[in-house]
Amino acid sequence: MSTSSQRKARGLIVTISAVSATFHIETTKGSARRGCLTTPHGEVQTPVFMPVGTAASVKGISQDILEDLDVQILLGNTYHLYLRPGVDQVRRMGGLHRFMSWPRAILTDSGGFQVFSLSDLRKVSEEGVTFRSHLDGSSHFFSPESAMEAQIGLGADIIMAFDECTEYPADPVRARNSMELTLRWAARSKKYFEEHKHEVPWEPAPTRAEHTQALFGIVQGGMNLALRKESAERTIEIGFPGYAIGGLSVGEPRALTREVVEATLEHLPKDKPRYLMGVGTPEEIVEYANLGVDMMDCVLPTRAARHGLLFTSEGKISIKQARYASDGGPLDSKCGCRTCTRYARAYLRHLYASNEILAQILNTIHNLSFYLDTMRSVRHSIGLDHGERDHDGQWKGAHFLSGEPSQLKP
RNA sequence: GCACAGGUGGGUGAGUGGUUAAAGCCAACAGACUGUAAAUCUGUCCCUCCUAGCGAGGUACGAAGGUUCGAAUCCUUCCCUGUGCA
Repeated sequence: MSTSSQRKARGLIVTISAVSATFHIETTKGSARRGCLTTPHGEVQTPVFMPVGTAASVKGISQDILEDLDVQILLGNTYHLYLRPGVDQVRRMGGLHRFMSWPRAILTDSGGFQVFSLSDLRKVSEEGVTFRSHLDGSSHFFSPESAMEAQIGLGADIIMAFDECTEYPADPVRARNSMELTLRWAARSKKYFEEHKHEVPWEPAPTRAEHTQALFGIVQGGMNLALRKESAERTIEIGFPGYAIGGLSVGEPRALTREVVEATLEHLPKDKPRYLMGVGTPEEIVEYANLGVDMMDCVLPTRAARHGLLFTSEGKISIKQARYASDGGPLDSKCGCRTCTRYARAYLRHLYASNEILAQILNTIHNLSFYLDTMRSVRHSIGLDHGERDHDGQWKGAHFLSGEPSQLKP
């Protein structure tokens, strides 16, 4: 592992001081950045795709395979883990990492997305959100403070401010009110976090002892660019070690998503990690990385896999289609994942059609592998990936392996 | 041979005189999925035609006849299946 000074010696930027996650930007290319986020549970090379493991599990795939796929950071969900198995339960088990046997980094979402996705089951007030549990109908109150308490208890490396994910469409008044609420909640989130951030259920590894949990702020503002700018500026004023763009992928046209992302990125600090929440397709994650997004997460690869939709170097494939019934070729001939190297399309279709659990497993392995490969290619196009420099910090291999970002596989 | 019980669209299975081309489920086929209430959801699913519509014809509830304005539904005969008794 190279040292911080060696990174600087390459003429590239910046170490964010902090008692939280540390973020180095190693190279830039256009707007895209190659960075390294150091957390109490290891480094995260950015731009990064983060698989979603809502209930302490990335559906359809086990942690050992995720490690083999070189997943660096997983998402978990506060709302779902709070309901089941319960934050205290996880804390008693030593925190989320130990509980789910995941040694690498974890980011938890605060439950803000559930304010949107479970809109029929909740009531929002200034103080917080009352959810009616989708599991048993019981009532649960979430506030910025309780969401922080829960996330500290779970012990994720990066935790998210409690926000209101604004629905689409939202008129300007509604979008502003929602944004203002999120800003007030952001300040409350930070205040509580600063007072309690040392109450995590784990001890950081000695080598990373200077790192603690990090709290990221979330920019809202609907699809209104002026509100996005204001939200960004005022969130930055509150001050976080990283910033997320939330409130997208909520049903708006994709062109609009891009417009909002691009406009919002302009107002986010260049030296802090920028996290675009809930995005996207393989094409989109490449596009947004090239715009300067450092972190993304999305349920699409895992959910689509379970529904028979597979992303390949030649585009999307619906493996359930009859045309694959006697297709003896690999799912994606350019993919080296264990699904593609071992099984034929005909077999994958059969597994899907027969409702075999293995279909979900193999499909999930492929889709995640494809996303991670895609992101790796992006990182290569900006600068070398981790593990590719010698002990003395010299780059191994060629520089800028993959050419222009636009030539990346989708 | 006798006695019961049955034969409905690819499968199962509702329907016992009138919006029934025939419920539901399954299968099949197609589509959707973007900080996960998702191993989910939606659509199509007898044939032909078009101005593509809660459109027009045709065919269909074991077979053939019959009753009726009208039959998957009632009657007759026949064929077949299951169970029991001989």
